[in-house]
Amino acid sequence: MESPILQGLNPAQRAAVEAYDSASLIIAGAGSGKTRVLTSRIAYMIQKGIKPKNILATTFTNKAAQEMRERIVKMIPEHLTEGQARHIWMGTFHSIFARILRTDAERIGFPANFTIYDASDAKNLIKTIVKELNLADDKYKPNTIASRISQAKNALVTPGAYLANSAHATEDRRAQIPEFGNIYNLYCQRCKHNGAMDFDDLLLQTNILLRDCPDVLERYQEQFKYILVDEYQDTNYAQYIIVRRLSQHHGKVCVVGDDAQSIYSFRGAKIENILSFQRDYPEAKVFKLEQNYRSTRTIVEAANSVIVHNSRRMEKRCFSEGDEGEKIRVLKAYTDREEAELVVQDLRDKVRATGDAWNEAAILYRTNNQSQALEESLRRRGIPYRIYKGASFYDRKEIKDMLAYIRLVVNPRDDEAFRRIVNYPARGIGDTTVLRIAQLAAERGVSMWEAVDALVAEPVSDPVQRTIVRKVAEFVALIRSLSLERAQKGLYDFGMEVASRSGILALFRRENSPEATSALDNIEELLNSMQLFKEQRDAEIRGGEELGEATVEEWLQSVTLTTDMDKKEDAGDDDKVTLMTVHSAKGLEFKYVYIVGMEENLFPSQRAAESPEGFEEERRLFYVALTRAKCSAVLSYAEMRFKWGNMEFSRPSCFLREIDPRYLDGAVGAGQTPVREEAAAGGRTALEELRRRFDVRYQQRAGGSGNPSFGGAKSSFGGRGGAYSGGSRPESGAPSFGGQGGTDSAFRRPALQRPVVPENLRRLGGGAAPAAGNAAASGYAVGERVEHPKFGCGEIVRIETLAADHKLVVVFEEYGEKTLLAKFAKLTKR
DNA sequence: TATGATATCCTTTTT
DNA sequence: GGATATCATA
Repeated sequence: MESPILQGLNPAQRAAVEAYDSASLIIAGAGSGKTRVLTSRIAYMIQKGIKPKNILATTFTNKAAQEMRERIVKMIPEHLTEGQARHIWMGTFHSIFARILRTDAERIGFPANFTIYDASDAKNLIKTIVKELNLADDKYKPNTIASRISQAKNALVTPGAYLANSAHATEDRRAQIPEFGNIYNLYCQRCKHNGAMDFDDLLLQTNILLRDCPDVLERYQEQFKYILVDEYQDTNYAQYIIVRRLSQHHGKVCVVGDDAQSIYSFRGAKIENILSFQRDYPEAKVFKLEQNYRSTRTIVEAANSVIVHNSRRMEKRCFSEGDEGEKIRVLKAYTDREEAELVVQDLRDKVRATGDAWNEAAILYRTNNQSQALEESLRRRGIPYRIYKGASFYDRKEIKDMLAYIRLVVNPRDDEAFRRIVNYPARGIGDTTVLRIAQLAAERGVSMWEAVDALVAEPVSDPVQRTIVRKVAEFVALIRSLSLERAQKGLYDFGMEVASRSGILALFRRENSPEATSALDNIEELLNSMQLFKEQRDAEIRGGEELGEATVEEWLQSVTLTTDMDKKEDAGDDDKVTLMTVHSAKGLEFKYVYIVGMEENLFPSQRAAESPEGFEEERRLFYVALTRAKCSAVLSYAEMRFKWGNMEFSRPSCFLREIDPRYLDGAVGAGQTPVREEAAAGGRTALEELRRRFDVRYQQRAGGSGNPSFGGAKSSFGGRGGAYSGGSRPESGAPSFGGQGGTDSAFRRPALQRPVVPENLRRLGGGAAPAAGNAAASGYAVGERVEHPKFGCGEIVRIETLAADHKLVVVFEEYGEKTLLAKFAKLTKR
């Protein structure tokens, strides 16, 4: 009799499940039932007698792992209990290999209780090193260094290999960071010394472990008889090699992914991994899941019409047999604020008309900062929403402080944690003292904790020193006592002791501000998570699992590797509109999807569009965004948008034009004469035309009073408060455009003149437009040589006109390329 | 040493 | 514009 697991699968899906015993490449188009196939395949394997513990399955997020586990149990309850499902090695690469490293870290020179450094720990350490090496911190920017280190690690280039390769040195010199290799080297030494690994180390060190310890490698090769990798298109080189090593003998690797949805190259993902899987595993069977069960035909076809513009693709043709569905609409707004208004209105109307819940709708954007305008609009209308942002909870200062205490107790060598809390709450241990401790630690070759621990036992004669030592001794005693608590108390009680004995609790209780209240709430939530963690573990133990009590280390690790994204939605409280970046929307689906900010230099982002690969990735990102929609997709863009505090013009995204017009409701930008043409016809400048249109609209909507949607009470254009200085606000109500109107060149080069002093208004009304909103008005010209008091001599290579100023890009002889604002840069012409 | 003022970066996306 | 880092001041 046929397994019920196979029932209801289409032929391609079924074949992919049945082939569980061979290497497989499953190319899964968007909405093609990928998760179902993956879970079915694992369930099928277990049904066929394969032991859960012999299966390694990596997912992109912890949440995906959790959900998959539950689904598998539901599929074959007679074969698999929840407790047994726990034995499947399922999770992100990071969490799985963190777990493996815990058991074998000592083999590669790390303690079993190693700390996991998050991005900000890494950055702080980099800053310390840059400072110690006396390097110019304006060139050695922590972010740049951090991402370079990350790249190296993801490519499995160790510091030794890095320093040995002269090509790297050459490149670093060109990037004006010749010391990078040393920094990288020191950084790794310091991490090791501190008993710490950063995110990338979890993969790099795993590789080192598997490379250097054949017995360990063999053990895991033996263990992981079957390896499944979800979202294979977004794996990096380090992950690729781990999979290769582990599968070396049996070769039973199953990867699932969609090359069209590879969107994480910025963190090292290699689309090549999926593109060349067949070359790497020649015996692999290939399955293509091309039928989309999620979206309407319109959406699937529209998405296809976009993605065909990419050159590097795997052959496949996604189709839907669903309804044709509604056409994709494009909303055009004047400003980002108005865009938010239009989108939120449309969303509200949609939800009301259909009677659907709010959580059927999502608003997606390219960058997190676009959420602000949307949030405002949603709030104003009282629409419930939920916003997904990275790891916001764990980014909170009070949480990081709490964690630092706990980390130091778990691993006293964690210098980053030490630095963070040695004087927090303030206990009179100043920067100088900390510096001295660091020096002492370096001299003795020990960690800062070990240094102070020894120090307080030593006799001190100097009375000034003595007071300092006394203060430090108190800190030592505090951490000591917390260590004791940890040994004696449960997880939650220990957390409570940390909060109270450290003085953090008292600090916030004393203060009666909203911030303090929220800090207390967050700390409470943190403690709750400890309790929850313990209870979950207790339940597993009751379920017959042979596990110890939940430990602080385990909790700590789960906390560092979990983001807000992984949290399960609070039951009953989830009828909310979702706001998130397109990246975070990967793998999700919504009935109604709004994609905002469809503009050049935003989506596609300027940076990415600089290279063909980057540009294609943006297109894939757009593909991901579109294919999230089940029923309808609405795209929007604004003609101007706040950027860096300036209002800038933008043009509709090229991706809008790539959508086959058949699937669009009207042409892009239809229904409105382009501003420039209408301006010319009316004898106005383009800026004036925009203003005129705005006035008309504003009067229609607001009846001439109240706040215009763009600008609001505080003029968007005014920006700084001084915009209206020296005179009363114009009576007309609408914020005014800049005095000096641009010629249409101002539209090609997105820019808006600064507003708005009253005398300029008169000229605006007069219709005789003053010329030159262009680069010439900056008083500089491309090619001109200038001198800067700090940067020395250089040449202007580009001028951009901004609302209020001109942005000059100057290449200095000694300092390289700098972007300066004409108004502020003290340049003299040479 | 704590606070407030001023500089500086930022805007890609996240395990 | 806004968040964060660094600096100046009491």
